[in-house]
Amino acid sequence: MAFQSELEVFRKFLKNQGMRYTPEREAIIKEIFSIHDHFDVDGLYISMRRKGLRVSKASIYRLIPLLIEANLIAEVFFDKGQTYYEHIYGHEHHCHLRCKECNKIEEFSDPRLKDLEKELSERFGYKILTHKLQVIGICSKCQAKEDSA
Amino acid sequence: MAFQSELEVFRKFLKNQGMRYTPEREAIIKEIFSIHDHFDVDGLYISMRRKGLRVSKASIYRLIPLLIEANLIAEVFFDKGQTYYEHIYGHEHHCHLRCKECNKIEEFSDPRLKDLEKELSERFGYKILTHKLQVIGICSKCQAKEDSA
DNA sequence: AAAGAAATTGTAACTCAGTATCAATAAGCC
DNA sequence: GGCTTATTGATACTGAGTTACAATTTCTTT
Ligand SMILES: [Zn+2]
Ligand SMILES: [Zn+2]
Ligand SMILES: [Zn+2]
Ligand SMILES: [Zn+2]
Repeated sequence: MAFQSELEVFRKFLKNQGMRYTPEREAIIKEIFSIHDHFDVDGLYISMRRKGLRVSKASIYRLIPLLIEANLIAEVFFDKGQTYYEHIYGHEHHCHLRCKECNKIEEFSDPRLKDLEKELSERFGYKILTHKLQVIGICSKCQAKEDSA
Repeated sequence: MAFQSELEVFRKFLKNQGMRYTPEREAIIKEIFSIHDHFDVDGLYISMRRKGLRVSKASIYRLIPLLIEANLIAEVFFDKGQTYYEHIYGHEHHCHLRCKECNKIEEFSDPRLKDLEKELSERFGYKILTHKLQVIGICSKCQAKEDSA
């Protein structure tokens, strides 16, 4: 099957669920898929307002679980009261290495995690859906800062 | 060096920081280290009240970051507005396999994660502190429920 | 052991992400 | 177009976690 845009995928998802496609949902999704980075609700709302796109925060909060359900985005991590998301549709699954000091993030993927998933599935009888690996460390810049301090 | 109790470790930590050892802190720590499972602030508070141990929630909230700083406990995961913690002092590092439906948790550890940490450290120049791997799936009981539904 | 400086406590007020309510509006189907 | 029903935005609410502050307690110094 040909590659479908996020919007196409989502329209089909909505139809399947007897839900409606609205201009507000379209605006939010377009905004989300124009950001090629991790994002949070507040940042999204602010950048939409700046562009004169007026949707309520409630609509954003209401849309996010649908986009997750439709496998278009996923929660990445929760930090200091903020939940961050990222695109997953059309992206390779990857994990995150985060600097504890400056929150800089590196992405990586590793085939061993798939093997591990398989072994866990056999060992515990779970059907594995996904995994989230967060590696926490200190980036080279922050290490330098610490040494000189 | 001989094994030190959590209390001993924490008393030393407090002294180092110019902080004080109080009966409230002692009561909370004793309660935390009597629970051999993942715990959250609310559950801790309720079980202390049941035993007639009267400390305020604010004191619990104030103590937890100190216990984390002292490497006695760590945040495990955040789910539905609740933050869960577990002991780490004197425990092997492990990861979690969680059922998306019933939240049942299995613990496991895998030496490949240490290798991965080392490789990431070299590749990105980070000093690695720790990792948190959460595998999400459906446990066998919940699979059975889904099939019969 | 008493005094004094400084940290800690509990209470209550507050913050802020996320949710629920509801009347007005709009999408989708005939 | 007209009808049914989902969605919207405004607003009120919830609940975890934080903060301010006066009263209390720890710990050090003598
Ligand atoms: Zn850094
Ligand atoms: Zn990412
Ligand atoms: Zn289950
Ligand atoms: Zn655990």
